[in-house]
Amino acid sequence: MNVSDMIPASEQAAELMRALSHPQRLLVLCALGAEEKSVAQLREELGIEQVPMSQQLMRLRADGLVAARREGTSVFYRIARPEVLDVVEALHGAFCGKAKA
Amino acid sequence: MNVSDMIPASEQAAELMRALSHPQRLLVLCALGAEEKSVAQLREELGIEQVPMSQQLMRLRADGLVAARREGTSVFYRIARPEVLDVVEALHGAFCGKAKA
DNA sequence: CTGAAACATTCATAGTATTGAATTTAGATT
DNA sequence: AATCTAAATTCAATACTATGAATGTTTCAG
Repeated sequence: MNVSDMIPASEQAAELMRALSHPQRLLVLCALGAEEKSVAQLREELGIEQVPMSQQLMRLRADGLVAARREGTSVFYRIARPEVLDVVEALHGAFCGKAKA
Repeated sequence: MNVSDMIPASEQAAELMRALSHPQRLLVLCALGAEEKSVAQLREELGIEQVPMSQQLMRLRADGLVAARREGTSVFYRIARPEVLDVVEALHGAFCGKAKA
């Protein structure tokens, strides 16, 4: 890992960290890791109320980390930048024991 | 990677993301990855002024991510929680090409 | 003790983020 | 059209973060 490589990237990388710096957003990305899910599914799985959930999803969408697809009255979200999962997995390893998968 | 594992850890993990959500802090951790360094060394390597550097180091120390050791008038910092480096490396991979080391 | 070097701290201000409450839009159903 | 459900938006209050300017502390040299 090279520091001088990181210097020009540090601004963008820090932005990503800011996007991940909320428990609910982190959990959403974690839950979307494997497969796309509807807002309702995410709410049930994570126990998050409607308004906050929508707010966090909007933020993640604005930051380009997730993408949405509508199907009837439901909206399905999916990860838009897979490399984000590497970071989430590193966190999982750090906080939930070292299993990498 | 398991979502229910992450639910109780999400608060702590988000805190870590907040700690990393500043370009200078990110670079400091990156630069301390391999070895401990003095404040002066860090300043020179990263091109950061005295006060901001001290402020970021204080913040990282308050968050428990680095530890300090004094030697004469110099203070040397080192990574206090190695698992942080996994996250930094994931970032490096995401933003600087896929090399993991 | 005095001064210089290396770090740390304080303070004020401006910018961002979080949260809850209320409201609104979009699509489906009757 | 009326209405129900799912999701999105707005708004206001509060709290957090970043930044620069000024100042304080610790250690060593003389």
